[in-house]
Amino acid sequence: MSQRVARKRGERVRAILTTAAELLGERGYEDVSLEDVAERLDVTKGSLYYYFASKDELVTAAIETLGTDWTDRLEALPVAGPPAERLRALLREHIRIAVREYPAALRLFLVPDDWPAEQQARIKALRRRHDGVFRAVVEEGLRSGEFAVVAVGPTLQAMHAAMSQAPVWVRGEEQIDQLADTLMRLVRA
Amino acid sequence: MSQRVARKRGERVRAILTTAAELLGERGYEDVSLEDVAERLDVTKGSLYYYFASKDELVTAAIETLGTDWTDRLEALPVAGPPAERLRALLREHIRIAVREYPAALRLFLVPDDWPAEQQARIKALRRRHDGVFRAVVEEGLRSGEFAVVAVGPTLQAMHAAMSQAPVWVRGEEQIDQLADTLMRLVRA
Amino acid sequence: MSQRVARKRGERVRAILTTAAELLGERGYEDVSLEDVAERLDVTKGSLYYYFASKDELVTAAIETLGTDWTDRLEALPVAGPPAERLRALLREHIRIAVREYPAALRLFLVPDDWPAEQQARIKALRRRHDGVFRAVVEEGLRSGEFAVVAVGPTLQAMHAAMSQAPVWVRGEEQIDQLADTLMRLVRA
Amino acid sequence: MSQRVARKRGERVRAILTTAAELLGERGYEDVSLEDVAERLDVTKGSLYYYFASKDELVTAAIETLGTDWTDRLEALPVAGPPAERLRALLREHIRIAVREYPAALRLFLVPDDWPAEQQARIKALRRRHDGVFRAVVEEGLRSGEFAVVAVGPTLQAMHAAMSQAPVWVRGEEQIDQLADTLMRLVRA
DNA sequence: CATGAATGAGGTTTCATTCAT
DNA sequence: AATGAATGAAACCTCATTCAT
Repeated sequence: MSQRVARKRGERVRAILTTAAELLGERGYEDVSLEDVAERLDVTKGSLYYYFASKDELVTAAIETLGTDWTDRLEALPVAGPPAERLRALLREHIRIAVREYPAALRLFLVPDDWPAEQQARIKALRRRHDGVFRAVVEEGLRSGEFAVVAVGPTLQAMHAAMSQAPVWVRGEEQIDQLADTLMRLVRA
Repeated sequence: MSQRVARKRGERVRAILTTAAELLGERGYEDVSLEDVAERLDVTKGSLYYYFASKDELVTAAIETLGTDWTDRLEALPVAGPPAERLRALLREHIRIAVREYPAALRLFLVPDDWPAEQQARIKALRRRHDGVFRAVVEEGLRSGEFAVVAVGPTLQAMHAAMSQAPVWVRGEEQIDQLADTLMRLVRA
Repeated sequence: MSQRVARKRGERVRAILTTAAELLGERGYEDVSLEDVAERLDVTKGSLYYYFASKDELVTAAIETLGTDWTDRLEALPVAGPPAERLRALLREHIRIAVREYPAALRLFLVPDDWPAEQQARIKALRRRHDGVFRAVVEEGLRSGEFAVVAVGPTLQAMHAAMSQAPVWVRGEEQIDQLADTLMRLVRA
Repeated sequence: MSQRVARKRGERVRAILTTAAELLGERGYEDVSLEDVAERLDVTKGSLYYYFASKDELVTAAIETLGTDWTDRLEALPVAGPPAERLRALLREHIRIAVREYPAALRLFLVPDDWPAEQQARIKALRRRHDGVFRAVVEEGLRSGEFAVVAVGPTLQAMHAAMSQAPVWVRGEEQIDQLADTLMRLVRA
């Protein structure tokens, strides 16, 4: 395949994934049909199968796109300053993304046990990377004595759960701040 | 309708709701069909329509049953002792129920926006009562100065989110304790 | 389920199987869609799924119907007289059924290896019974010294293959007789 | 078209046909998609349409290739010796090819009635030539008095049917011999 | 009250075919 | 000559819902 064609294909795939990620983030797995994705892209269902072998594969790739994009934005935040400040910034940005762009994203990471192993693995890897961003800051704070936790794992899980479910009730900037500050208590020394 | 008949009907309805609540708590909305419910009850699908006008209505009522049952069990815990002790007991019991009995319950409370208004309202009311159990203890602790929070609302939301999503990763008693202790930090003075 | 209802259901199932068997006998597995079956029955596809869990299951049951019907007719032939006479009668009847009623039946018994085990087993059982009718007569002739064969298995296989494929070229009564007489040579002493 | 170009084209066509014939012989018409053929050739589906106007046309041509190849191999057998010996050799070779190389070939010759007339004709012609190889030996045996049959046509049809369906049940060299010997009975004087 | 039957809309998937490049 | 892309029809299957009995 020529370079030009490969690039074209990459663009096409990216367009599909972006669209699918949007829809999935808005409505969740069960409420998005391939017809929906195809329609928003103005192509037919059949075309999607030219790029992806099944709905699950498309969805997995889209979740990866969504998750990677999300993590990228978190990693793009400034890395200077004390851990507390950086963690609060991460929390706020995460909540903002969840509330504004991916209200249904939570469900996507609750992968059913009966998914193909490969796809479960991919999503778990994604979660791990995403997690890593927070974990790094938390551990830094722990080392410097600025933070204290019961255990790192449950702390991060609690943070993520709270942030991901935020779209259900958070309205407005003020609540975002309150939630972020509330979660900061989980690590305060 | 005679009293006897009304009672009979009530029993029947209760049986349906209990069964539906079980299944919904196990698998979530999309993975439970009316056929599943009917089969576990040893009844036909058609019969369910005698008691409920639609799947959504049945599901709403079942969620109510599940939620009420859940709240009842929390309210049955001892009410004596300092707020911290009582709150920790509530957290542990809540997590235990989530992990052991209703692993898919979380999704049930993420009601899609396009549900009929009446049913959204019912589920919200349910959540409010459920919330109340925790809120009461938290507010008591705040009054006595034993607790401190950023804001009560976000604190409770964060707790619930973390507990509800626990089935995804919690394994074993130790992790339950760790999560409960972690969440206690949200209110510690 | 009441007796009356059970009988009704049985009739319905029988109607479906008969229709499916007809179509399968005419056109073979790949060229019969559930839509075809449904249409000839004047019902919707969905209804078929009320009685059968999948196309394979319906097809297997239909093949069983077809095969059983076929075998029944062979077994209904007179059992008196010398083996040679009876075998020739069997051959002629078999060819007649194949040519007139089930031109595509051959393919149905060429079950792909990737069929569910249960269904493969059912069809094999069917073939065994069908085979048994011929085998009995052949073995009787062998015992009486009227027949002689190289080996019973290949002899029966050859007979069946030739008869089943007859629809492709047999036209008219005369060819039926010729084929039957030709196949008689396989056992003549 | 220059000679060189024509030769190139011929080679390409031959490669396609050989590959298609292989696949068809292995799996049959319905279980071979153009994608399969293209993939095994390391070419795209679109290219096939440059050489063939439709799947049916490609398949017909491939069947011709397969049939011709098959017949060629039969014709390559020694032509000396008594007809009985030669016929047995033909039978054994035919069965061997069917069992080892073209297990699904039988179905290919059961051409559906709704195929375009031209293609039906081509396949029939093919069968006639294939048939001719056996017919010649049988007729020679008849003339010499070594063989006797009820009628030549049905005899040949029965032989072919039995041999073609052999892949379904024949396992091992011994069964090949038994089937060949069994079929020899069809012509024995 | 409850059942068995039937429906119909919608979902995922496959694949022969077309076509601009 | 060949490719990558796209299409659209048709296949199998699921399930909430309706209804006569």
